[in-house]
Amino acid sequence: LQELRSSRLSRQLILDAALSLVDESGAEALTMRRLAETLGVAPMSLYNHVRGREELLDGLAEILVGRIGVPPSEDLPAHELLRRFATGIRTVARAHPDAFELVGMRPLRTRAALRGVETTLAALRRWGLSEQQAPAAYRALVSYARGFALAEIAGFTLEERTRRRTSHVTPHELDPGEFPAIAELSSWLSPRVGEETFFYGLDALLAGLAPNRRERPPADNRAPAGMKGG
Amino acid sequence: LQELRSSRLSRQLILDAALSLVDESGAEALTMRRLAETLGVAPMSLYNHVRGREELLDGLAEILVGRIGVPPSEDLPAHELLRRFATGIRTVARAHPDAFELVGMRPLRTRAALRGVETTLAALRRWGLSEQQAPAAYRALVSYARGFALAEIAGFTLEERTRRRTSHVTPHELDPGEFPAIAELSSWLSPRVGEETFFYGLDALLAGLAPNRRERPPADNRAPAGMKGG
DNA sequence: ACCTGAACACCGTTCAAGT
DNA sequence: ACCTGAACACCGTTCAAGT
Repeated sequence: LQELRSSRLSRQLILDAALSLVDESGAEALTMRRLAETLGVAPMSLYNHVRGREELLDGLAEILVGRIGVPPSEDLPAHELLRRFATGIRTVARAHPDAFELVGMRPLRTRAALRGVETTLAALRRWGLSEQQAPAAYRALVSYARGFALAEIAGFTLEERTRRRTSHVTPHELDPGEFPAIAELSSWLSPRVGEETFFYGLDALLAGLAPNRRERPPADNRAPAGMKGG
Repeated sequence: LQELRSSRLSRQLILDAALSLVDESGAEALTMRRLAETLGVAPMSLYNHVRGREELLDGLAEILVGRIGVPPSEDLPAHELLRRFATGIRTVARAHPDAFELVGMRPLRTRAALRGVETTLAALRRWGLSEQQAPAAYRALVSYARGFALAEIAGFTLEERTRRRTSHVTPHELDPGEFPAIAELSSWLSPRVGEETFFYGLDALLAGLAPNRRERPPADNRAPAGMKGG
């Protein structure tokens, strides 16, 4: 929370400060006014570099996808690249949980973001998926990784609230005896178990998406179509 | 936006009004003050039935999970019940996109919510998963379904913004020639393609989670563990 | 027990003025 | 081009007062 106005204001400076602010003080601290204060600047100065709060949040999302980083080399085995891609999403989410919760679902059309998409799509094609399957598989991987990460984060904050007795989540509180599986379900929040759980689902998804599985209809019939059987 | 104060205020009345308000006017319209106005009541009256805005949002989440509904009969084939469970999540999300975006990730400990969890876990056990696998598979299904639904919703609102030229999402705008796969990736937002894409991933996930797949280590070695190979 | 008006400490953003 | 103070139209919530 120190004034770190290194000289002049810039979009990049503002976004970095925004991420730090959220990391240190939580999502509800990210206010144009408090952010300006953090930078030692009048609130209105921010508007010279950022259109408004919405664009600020989009910028924050940009920073987060930048932090994911493209897997180091494109000549990794496709399966491994895909696994790292999904894992990278969850890793940033755990590094910046409040920021990820705030903007993790915003779709971006930055050149950088799109380059990442292209890399992953290429890996899916290289893996053996058809032109129609690859985008659907991409959506599946991203949906799973972000959904898992967000659920973890929400779980953390729920644990927080119940730990502090701040929880008035619902009219009825949890009766631990009544629902035996609940202990199992919340133990996943420990970093160790959470990681295992993440990879359990991720590897299941990858296995199910893998080309040339014998139950799958031939790859190039039509657009991605559902399969009925188990 | 009519005053529908049928007589007395109640928590249920408030929550219903909140959902209607969000459905009709978007998430940013859900304000204690505007909600009170909708109900023909002073803002402070709400606080007699709801602890504050946070609890109001939790209540909204409750309503949404209530709308998912437990699959009709427990003696459906397990695979089918699981498929309907995940599909139900996306269906409410599409019915109440703004509300779902607002509260769709809140973990609930309502008795009703927990009953739903138990039903799904039971189906996973019935399907053949071990006591350790079932909760991990549950997390995977929920992660995928919610992640997919939220991405769809965010995609809608991005399309909206770009259509209206309101989009200052990023510094660089999209060059359609530069990233050939982008057309493919946004076509999934049409309801038809979106549905196919959803089931493509869901069925892959279910196939990967299915018990007794031959590449899977025996079910009851240890806690859910990742598998390495493709 | 439920409802309320006034007030407090905040918001994001517009606008006109400064440099 | 960049920064700013004052002002506007909002927020959620506390508190004391009403019934």
